[in-house]
Amino acid sequence: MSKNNNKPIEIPKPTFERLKKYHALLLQEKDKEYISSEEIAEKLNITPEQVRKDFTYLNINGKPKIGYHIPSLEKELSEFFGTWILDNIIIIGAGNLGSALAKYKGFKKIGIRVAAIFDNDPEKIGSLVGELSVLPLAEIKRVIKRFKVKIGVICVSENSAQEIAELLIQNGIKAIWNFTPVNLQTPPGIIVENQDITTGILTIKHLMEKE
Amino acid sequence: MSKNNNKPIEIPKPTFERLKKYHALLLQEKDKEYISSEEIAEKLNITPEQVRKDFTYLNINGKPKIGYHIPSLEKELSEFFGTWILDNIIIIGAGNLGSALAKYKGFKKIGIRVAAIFDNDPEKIGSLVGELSVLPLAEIKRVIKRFKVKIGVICVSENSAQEIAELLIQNGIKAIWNFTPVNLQTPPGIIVENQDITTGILTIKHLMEKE
DNA sequence: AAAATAACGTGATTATTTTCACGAATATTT
DNA sequence: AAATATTCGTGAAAATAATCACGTTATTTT
Repeated sequence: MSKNNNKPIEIPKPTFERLKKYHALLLQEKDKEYISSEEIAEKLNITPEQVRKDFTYLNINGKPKIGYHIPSLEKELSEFFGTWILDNIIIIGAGNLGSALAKYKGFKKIGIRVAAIFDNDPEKIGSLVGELSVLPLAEIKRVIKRFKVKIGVICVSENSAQEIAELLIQNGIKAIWNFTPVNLQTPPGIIVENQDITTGILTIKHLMEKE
Repeated sequence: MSKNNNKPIEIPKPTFERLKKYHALLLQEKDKEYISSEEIAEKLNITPEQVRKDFTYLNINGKPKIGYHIPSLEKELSEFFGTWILDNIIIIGAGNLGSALAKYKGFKKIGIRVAAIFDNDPEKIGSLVGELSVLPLAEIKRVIKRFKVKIGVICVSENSAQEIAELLIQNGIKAIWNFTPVNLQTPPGIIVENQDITTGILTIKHLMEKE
C-alpha cells in the first residue's frame, strides 16, 4: 500500500530542477516500459539515491527489481508540471527567435499551444510563420481575451522589451517568458522567467578555462 | 590591503549560477559607476549577504558606504568566465533557431564569435544569415581547423542531433551547446551543455498551477 | 516453494549552503 | 575633526540538501 497521499512538504529547489530533467528525459524514452533509478541517474550524471528521494516528493512508486513504470512516471510528472492543461501562449516578435519558437513542435507534448505571433514591422505583418499569420500589436488585446491567454513570450529587441512587458501586463498577462537579456520591471504577482541565452555558453567557457 | 590572493576553495554550485546572473545584470548597468550588494540583491530577488558572500569567492572588494565599482566587478566576472578570450563557435543547422543565434549581437560582449553556420539543405546552402553564408556540412572539418573552433552549437532536428554530435567530436570539437531535447551520448572529456527550451516554460506552468 | 537477487524506500548522518550578527571601513554631516 | 550613517566582510549558527546504510519487496532461479 502506498503511503503518501498527502504532499505536505515543500519540494526543495534542487529537486524541482531535477524533476524537469526527469520529465525531459522521459519524453525521449518511449521504447521501454520500465526504467530504474540507476539508469536515470546515469543519464543525468547524478546518484540513484537522489533520483529515488526526489520521487518521494511526488506520488511515485517503483517496483523492486524492476524500476519505475514509465507511463505512470510520466503521468505523475506531467500532472506536477501541469502539462496536461492546455495553455495558450502568444509570442511577441516575429524575428528568427520568435519564429523558431512559434514553429517548435515540442510544445504540444507539454500542453502549450501558440495562439498567435505578433510584430509591428509592416513587412512581417500578414506573413506566415508555420501555420500562423503574423498579427500587428494592436491585435494583442483581442487575442488575449479571445483565447484566455495567460502567458506571453517576449522575443523583441532589447530596447522595446520593457515596453512590451507593460503592454502585456495591462492586457491581463500573468506570466512572461523573457528571451531578452533585459531585467524586466514588473508589479508583484507577475511571474517572469528569464531565458538568458548567454547563460549556457558562460558555463561552457568557464569549464573550458579549467583545462 | 586585500587578502584573498589565492583561490583555494571550490566555488559552490549555487554561487556559480548566481555569478552568471550578476554578470548578465552588469551588462545592463552601464550608466552608474558603483552598485551596492543591496541593489543587486533586490534586482535578482536574493539577499545582500548572499551577494557579498558570493563575491568573496572571486577577488572582488567593495567600498563600505559606496558599494562595488562596476567596471572592476565586471572585469573580475569576465575573467572568471573567460569572456575576455575570443572563442570561435560554429552553428550546425540554419533553421530559425540557428539563424537567430548566428545573428545574436550579445555574443561579442562575452567573447564569442560565430565563425560559420552549416546546413545540408541545398536550398539553404549559400544563402545569407546576417553576414554569414550558409556552408555545407562537408566544410565543417576545414572550418574547425582553420578557426581552431572548440565549441559547436547543435540546432538541427532531433533525429540528426546525435549524428551531428559525433561528427563534431570526430573533428576535434570539445564542447557542445545542444539546443535539441536529445540526451546526447558523448565520450568522457567532452563538455555538453543542454539548452532545453521547455525547461523555462515548465517552471511557469508549475508556478501558475499553485494559484 | 525456498533461496537468491536486484532494486526500491527511507531514517540517520554528513555535507553544503544560507542566514545571522556584528566588527571594520569609509563617506558624509555637523 | 569628531560624530554619524551606511555598507562591506566574515566567522558562527541555522537551515537545507545529499549521501549512506540497511530494511523491504517483488521477481527470478534452483
